[in-house]
Amino acid sequence: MTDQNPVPASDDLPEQMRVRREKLERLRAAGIDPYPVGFPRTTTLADLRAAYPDLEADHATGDRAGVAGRVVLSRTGGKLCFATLRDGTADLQVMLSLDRLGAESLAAWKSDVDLGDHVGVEGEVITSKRGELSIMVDNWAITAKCLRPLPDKHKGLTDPEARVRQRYVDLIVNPAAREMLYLRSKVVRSIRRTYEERGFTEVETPMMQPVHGGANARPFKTHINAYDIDLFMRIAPELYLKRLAVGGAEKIFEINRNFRNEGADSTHNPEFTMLESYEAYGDYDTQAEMIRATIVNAARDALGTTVIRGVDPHGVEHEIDLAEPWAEITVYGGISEQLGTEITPDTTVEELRKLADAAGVPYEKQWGHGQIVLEMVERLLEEAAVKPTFIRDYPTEVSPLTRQHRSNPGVAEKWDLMIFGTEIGTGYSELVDPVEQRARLTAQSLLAAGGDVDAMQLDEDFLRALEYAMPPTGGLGMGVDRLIMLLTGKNIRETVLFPLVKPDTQG
RNA sequence: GCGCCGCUAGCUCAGUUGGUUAGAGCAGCUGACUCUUAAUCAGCGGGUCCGGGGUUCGAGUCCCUGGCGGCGCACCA
Repeated sequence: MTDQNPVPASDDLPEQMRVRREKLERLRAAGIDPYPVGFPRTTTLADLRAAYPDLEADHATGDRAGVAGRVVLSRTGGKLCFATLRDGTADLQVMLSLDRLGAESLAAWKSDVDLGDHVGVEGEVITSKRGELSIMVDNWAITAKCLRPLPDKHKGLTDPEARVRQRYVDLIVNPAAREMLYLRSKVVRSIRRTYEERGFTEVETPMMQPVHGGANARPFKTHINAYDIDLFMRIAPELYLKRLAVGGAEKIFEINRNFRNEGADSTHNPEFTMLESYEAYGDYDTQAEMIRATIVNAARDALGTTVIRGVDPHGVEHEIDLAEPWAEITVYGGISEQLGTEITPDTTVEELRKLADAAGVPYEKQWGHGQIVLEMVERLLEEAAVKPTFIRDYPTEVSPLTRQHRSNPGVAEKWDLMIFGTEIGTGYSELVDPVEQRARLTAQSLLAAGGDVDAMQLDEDFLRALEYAMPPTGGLGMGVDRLIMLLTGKNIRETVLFPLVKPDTQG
């Protein structure tokens, strides 16, 4: 359950919260600050553990240390108490004995310190008789009193709703949640390293845009009071990054949030983190190599291995090695093979419908050639792409920002990268012909006028920029959340620290 | 958006065909214990059974309705 309401009158508090508040008042009345300004910490718990890797049992080092952390386990005895502290780096046992502390201090520990409190202790580094590295405490202080009880010390929080709504509690008690926080950081750092080593420059472009574009998706709308106009939260950074490419920024990348006003489920959060990059004089082949390097490096940097496990859309588990060569198939070649009948960009809609019917691929009456082919890709090729697979050369009519293929009319130089049957990223040889680009975007906005809410708006300033000439360019986009899901096998609500949840309306 | 399932103590969960005073473990409180590490032992407290309405002599349980969540489908390249 969650509790977003102000704390009710103390009479109405659950017993355990009431008891903790009473302890707080008792401390204050005794002149003890339950939230002091600090504590003289001499080492983190991980550093201390690393400094004493192999002590024998029942050993006193004579070394002194000051550590601080949250009490996550407590075992009190008559004259000897044990507690486990957790800081941002590790857990460590502390011991409090009558001999060292005296009756008053030991009694205060037992009566004042609760599970969840932050405490600082100073004492000698020892091992217990059972060999556990510990601090034998000579002085201690509460550094921050915890007013709410912790979840079950073994099972923690298991309710996925509670874990997301109260991520701070999840992070306190669930090691996997903490690991995910650091793993995500490692992945993002690794991506930056890969790009920076190749001479790319990181840029930031607008997330609030007067005209949204660069993808087919429903935007969030917002409003700026100063100008009294509506703005859109970006669905993609593409059109701004291309303005930079026009301006002469040859190798650029951006890692930032996109916002799409669509469903939220185990693979979609309304805001998600996207990598996009553009490289002058690159094309979709150089971009394929770039995304491969990015993903392989991320796996090595974050996991220490390129071997990952995951489940395909049918729930079958697979183990793959990302370091092996990645597959490449073409849209028309792959579909033709699956259908047993050759199709090309010239295949008529009537023929495609017959083939789709035969293969059990659903389509809608108003769909043209490109959309039916896209559906065939999804049904026939994507789910089967368990090992990393580039699906290449998409129908031009459904790739409005992509350059026509250099030798194969009717298709565009675009790939989608599939792993475990899920799309991880996409890459293009970018369309830089301003006349062609205007014609395609105009066609899109006509669709918009016809009621296609996902169709792009016409971004006149973007088209003007292209008219200044953008060099031949390759670009790619990759969902960072998707990559982390791929590497960890977790769903998006675990890889994102605070996925969007509906407000809790209880009370 | 549609369907199925769930919501009981701070946490994790039981709760029979509708039937006395809704239970357990952890956590809490009181006491015992100088080597525990899922510590142990004795005792004691703790409930808006998600909200609202209904059926019934009687509802945690059945019906209607609302909220939130999970899963599946659809949407979403």
